[in-house]
Amino acid sequence: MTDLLGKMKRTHTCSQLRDTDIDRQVVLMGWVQHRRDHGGVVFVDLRDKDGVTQIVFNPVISESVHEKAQEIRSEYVLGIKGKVSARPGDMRNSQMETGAIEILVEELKIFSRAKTPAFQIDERVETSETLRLQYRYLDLRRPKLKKNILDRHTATKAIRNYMDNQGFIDIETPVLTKSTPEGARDYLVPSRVNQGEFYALPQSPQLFKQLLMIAGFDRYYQIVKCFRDEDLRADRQPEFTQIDMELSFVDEHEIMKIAEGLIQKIFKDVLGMDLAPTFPQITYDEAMERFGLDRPDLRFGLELCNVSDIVEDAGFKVFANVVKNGGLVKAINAKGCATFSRKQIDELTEFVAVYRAKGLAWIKIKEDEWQSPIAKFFTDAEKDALKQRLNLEVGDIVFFVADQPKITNEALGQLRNELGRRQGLVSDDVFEFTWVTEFPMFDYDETEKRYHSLHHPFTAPLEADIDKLSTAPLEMKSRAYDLVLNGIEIGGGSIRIHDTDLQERVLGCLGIDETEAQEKFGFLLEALASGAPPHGGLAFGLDRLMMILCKEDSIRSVIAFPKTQKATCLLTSAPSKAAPAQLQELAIKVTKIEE
RNA sequence: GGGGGUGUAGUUCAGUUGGUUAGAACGCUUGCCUGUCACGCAAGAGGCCGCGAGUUCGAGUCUCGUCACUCCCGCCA
Repeated sequence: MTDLLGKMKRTHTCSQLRDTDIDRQVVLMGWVQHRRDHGGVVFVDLRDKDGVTQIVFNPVISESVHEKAQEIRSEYVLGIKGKVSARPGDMRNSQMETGAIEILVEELKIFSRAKTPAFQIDERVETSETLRLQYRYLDLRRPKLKKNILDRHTATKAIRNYMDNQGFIDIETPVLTKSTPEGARDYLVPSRVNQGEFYALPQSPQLFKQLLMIAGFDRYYQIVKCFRDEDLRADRQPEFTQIDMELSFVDEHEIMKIAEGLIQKIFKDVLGMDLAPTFPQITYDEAMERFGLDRPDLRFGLELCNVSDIVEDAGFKVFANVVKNGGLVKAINAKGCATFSRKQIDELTEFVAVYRAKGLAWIKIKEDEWQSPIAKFFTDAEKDALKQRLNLEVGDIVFFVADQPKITNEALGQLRNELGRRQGLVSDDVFEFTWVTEFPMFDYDETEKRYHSLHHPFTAPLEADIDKLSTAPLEMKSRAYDLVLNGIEIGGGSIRIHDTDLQERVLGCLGIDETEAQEKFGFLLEALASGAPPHGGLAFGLDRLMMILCKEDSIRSVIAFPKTQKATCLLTSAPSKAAPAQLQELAIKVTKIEE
């Protein structure tokens, strides 16, 4: 063990050496990227986390080392000692950081041999995600994934520096904790010491960070794992990381200011990019009106337009009836897209059907007529009104969705994004932020016949709306805010309720009575009654943020060891069955076992 | 829970109308090569066509089921 490294001590990484280092005696260590054996001379590209350096085995330098180099293969781990040498004039490689030099190897130590890897460690060779997840440690050797992980480190470092400079204290909160109400499905952990009882893994440290405010810690932050046992998506993993913060004695504007500073710092450090000093804000209502979604992509226009008032008496009964039944008819003018083929329109119709829109009406504005299955139903006055409202010009195609407001907005908002993608209006290199503010306090669940918090039950309502709590809860707006980047929600937060009475009234509105409230989070109510400062906070999804920064389509590409869509780990084969003895200790009986 | 996509050498893929011996490239092995840089040249090995049924004289190809991965809806800060 004493001579494991063959008396070698690494002097440089594989990215450091330049022509200013010529004649220097160096020791490098790393993996074999490529071996090029020319019989007389052997070239090896030696790779480590930082880069690649060409090393040369020449019998003129050492016959025995050259002989030993014959057995080198891809992904072997080597240590070499040698002299930095200039490459002959036209042999410089301008594609490589270290392309001006090479190392003439005098000593070679093969630390490890390697099996032929399951896939080539080379970005130009595509590999299925299944295999890449199974051999994640190999995938992590590839440049893009490696860079994503390094960028993520740059980001978390920037976060810690920034938060520290702003006076935030990093405090850890429990992972084995109590189920939080109202949110997603919890991951449960059985307690051996208290048989039949379970911890829940936190969906967020929400209650603890509020308790920390009550404890007086002013400004708290944490980069923290959170857990939700729900179905996965490209941007959803069962465990994910939040940049979590909470502040006392502030309003939402101060919180947003601090959050903007944090995002600016991350973009500066990771991408070297200066963002605008402040981000625009839009209310929830305006976002829904203009974009149909509470997370508008502001990289392009194509805004939605409400035409309900124009079509409510139209001969087209589908539209008229929807309006009469409290629905909404909205339209998008796709400028210059009258060239869309029947097939393209059919595809878009199928696209909106996914969001439960029953149809997609359209009108092509031609030189001499409106080409459309529905144009004949409109009077000249209605056509004029549509033309005015939608700014219709020759060459345009306009799409309509008529349905209940939720469906119309969702379907047309998604269609807007789809049109943006199809027309090439969205670029990875553009970052358009917006705050969305004044979310509704509640929405109404038709199946459960009860109100739900849009954010969470600890969110404060707008001062002016508190009176509506007993009369018109659905009209109440909250002091919640989301930060949206390129149509993706990257974070959200709110001013919290710091008054026990108000908190109890809000819980009452949600159908949580005093007994249930006491049982589930009596400790919070008790704490609120023990001197709670005005406070609020915010949490960013670090994975989503990094996904956008790294221009990836999935958060799996910015997580070192992600899970599959069925929440399994292909590398470790988690989850797996528990041994009978373990189950017995936990007093757990598995009733459904699939062989 | 539901809908779509994919599954063929180690890897990425091709495989015609169902037809007898399943191909290519890269990788791998061996040999040659002193200036390559995804080196080159030559030879070679390598297949449960995801799995299971069915139709058929005959299935990589058609049908049904199933599994895995993936995208989305539902669900979900």
